[in-house]
Amino acid sequence: MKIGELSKQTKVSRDTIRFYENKDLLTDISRPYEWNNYKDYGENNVKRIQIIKYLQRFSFTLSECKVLLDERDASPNNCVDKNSAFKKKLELIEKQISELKQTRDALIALVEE
Amino acid sequence: MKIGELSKQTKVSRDTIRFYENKDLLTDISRPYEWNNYKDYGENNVKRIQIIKYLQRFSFTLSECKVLLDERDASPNNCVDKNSAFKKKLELIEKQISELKQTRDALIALVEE
DNA sequence: TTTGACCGTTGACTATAGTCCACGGTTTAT
DNA sequence: ATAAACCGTGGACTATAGTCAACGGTCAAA
Repeated sequence: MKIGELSKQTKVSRDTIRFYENKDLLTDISRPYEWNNYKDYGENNVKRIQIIKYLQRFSFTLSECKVLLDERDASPNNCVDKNSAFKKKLELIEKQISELKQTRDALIALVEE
Repeated sequence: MKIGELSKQTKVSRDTIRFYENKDLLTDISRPYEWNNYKDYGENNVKRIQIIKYLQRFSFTLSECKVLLDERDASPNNCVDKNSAFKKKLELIEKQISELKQTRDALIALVEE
């Protein structure tokens, strides 16, 4: 499908799709037409972008998404490493929460003065 | 004092001091020498930079620091607005904490599967 | 046929808080 | 006198996740 169709199906802008493409987050992109240089994006990119959006909801960065997508491409039966990635991310978020809590408590002490 | 001295007293790099200077966070900067173009940074900048570091500890941005410093410059007897700025920042941090907690809980649900 | 909708590429810009480099001038110590 | 240490300016670069605009080519419908 062409980029406009992919954009419509995923509700992600063309610019963003091209941005992902430059970051090597997408696959199966070809230029099947000889008379123009339009690209064709394979169907699987719909799912890839959905996965990206899903992972972003858990504050995964795009480069982390790339790692996960690459692993998914490499092994057909996955799930194991994915779980450990989630656990790592969970730890990071716990850490961020506790740091914010410290800042919050310090601020509360200030405001209450 | 010259920038090197200010850097030594505040433990902030010259580059950072110049960066602050460009953002109009510092005051009383002159070029008192006719034979060179060295600048002189007034003593008060030591305190200004200490205030910046203090506010940054509570995740105030530099532009927020500027607002607070400007208010401090404008009114000799301050403290009131400062407290409301702290309260606003506190609210923001509370919000960030609750957002992170939501993400955390969603992640926990995933990992426990 | 011509207009509007689409496509591709390139590059600049957003915000944040700096860091680092090059270039050239000055001051201080040896 | 000369080297090291200092000073100022300008610009580029870091990371993140896009967004926007310009320029030019192409496709579809009226």
